Amino acid sequence: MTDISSQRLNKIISNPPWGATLEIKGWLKSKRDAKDFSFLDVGDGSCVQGLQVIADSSLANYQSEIKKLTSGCSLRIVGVLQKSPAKGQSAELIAQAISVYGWADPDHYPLQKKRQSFEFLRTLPHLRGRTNSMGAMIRIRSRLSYAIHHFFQERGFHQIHTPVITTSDCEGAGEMFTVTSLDLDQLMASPAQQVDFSKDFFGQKAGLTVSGQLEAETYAQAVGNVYTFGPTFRAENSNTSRHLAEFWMVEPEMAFCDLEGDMDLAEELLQYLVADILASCPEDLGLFNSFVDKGLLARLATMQEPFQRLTYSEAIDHLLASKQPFEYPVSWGIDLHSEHEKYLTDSLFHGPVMVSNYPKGIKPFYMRLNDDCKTVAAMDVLIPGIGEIIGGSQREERLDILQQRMADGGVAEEEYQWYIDLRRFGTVPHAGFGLGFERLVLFITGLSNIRDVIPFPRTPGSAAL
RNA sequence: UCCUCGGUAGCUCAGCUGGUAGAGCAGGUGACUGUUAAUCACCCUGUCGGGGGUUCGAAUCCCUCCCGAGGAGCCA
Repeated sequence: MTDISSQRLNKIISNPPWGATLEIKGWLKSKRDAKDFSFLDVGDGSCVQGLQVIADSSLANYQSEIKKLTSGCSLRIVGVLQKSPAKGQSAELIAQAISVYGWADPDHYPLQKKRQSFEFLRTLPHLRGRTNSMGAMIRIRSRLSYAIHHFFQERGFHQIHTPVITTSDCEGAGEMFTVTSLDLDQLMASPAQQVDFSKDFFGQKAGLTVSGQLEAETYAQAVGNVYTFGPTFRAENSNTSRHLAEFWMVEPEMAFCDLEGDMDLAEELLQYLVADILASCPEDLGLFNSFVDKGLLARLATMQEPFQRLTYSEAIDHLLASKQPFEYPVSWGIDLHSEHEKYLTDSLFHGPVMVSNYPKGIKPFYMRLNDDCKTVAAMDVLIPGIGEIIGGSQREERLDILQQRMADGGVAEEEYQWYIDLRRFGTVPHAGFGLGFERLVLFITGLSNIRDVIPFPRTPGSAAL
């Protein structure tokens, strides 16, 4: 057992060490038996492709074990890598020894070697990662996560670990999950009508974060450019293919930055990430382009063009001029609905669209009031098939105007004293945005349900594992 | 939460206007083949989502609940 290197399949397949004796470890994807030998398709999760292993009857355990192997069995194989004489693969491993780590009883193992629906795989969150498509998804997801950190780090952004448990609500972001250590059984049994959170673990009401933005702003005004990338929670009863109760969000925040700079960063980030995945995961993307969404690569290519930029008012004009029979009538002041966003991205511009300067009435208090006093310096990035993937704004840095906006919106100043302090002491113009990580993975894989781009999706009524 | 469509074998589905179920794949056995979601033959598989109702009789009709999908709202 000397002179053997255990290697992962992606290395072997991309740069085959012809004639070398190799050790591989993985799971059997499928097996085809011939009279005196078997073809084993073995995968180890490192790439889409498996390696074909030739196991012939001279192996000591051929009759006792090899012939009984079924999909899902885990194996260690030592063999010699050769060029394959048949079509379908360039390399194959001529097995010298095969040992079985674990069997997978075919009467009960739910994964089959044929294609299975994403809907069915969703019922097997502990096993679906072994499929080609989920493996490709997770490799792309992992690489995107890495690329996001790389993008920000090489531009001098500092990562801020904003709290998962928080006592401040990011207004307008959605319903919070309450975090408590109170005994709920006892609470329900007591006659008290009101929960006394001063008796709770933190001495006040706390919840899971709906956004790290407000906390990130504090450090943007300390160390310059920052970003957060962490789990985010929304207790909304949303049952759609684009919403999760627990998702990951990327939120950069930049000091001395205005809305233009914010939009520039958003565009640069998305283009960088698409280019990175095209370069680093071509086989995984190829799988999705072939089996999930034939137009995927073409659509990703549209991301390399400059994004269409228009103001909310211009968007409204386009929608009014479209003569489309919208279910929600269009007029200045409405929030854009899905059908409006789809028209802009899919029908009018056929690519990503950035809409800026929304009416102040439909946006939260912290967005910077424009000189027209009617709009705020907000921006959304809309992309084909998904809709809103980024929402951001320049923040209101002027103390008096911020206080006025809070009063208008019925936001209690006492609860945001620290946020107001940032405007009282050395305030600076600053801006940022939130990028929905799973929506990005949806867009880049071409998958259609957000539950298939996160390993363990949490949605209303569902939190398996 | 609302609207629409679904839930039948391990999976994907068929089963028209009521007469208690079937095909492909998977699995098993055998044959055959440098095979590629291999091929051929044979075999096995079901509380027809749960509960209630109508009927002589319900997978099929009605009510209700649960679950899933698509769309909407909310947003990332």
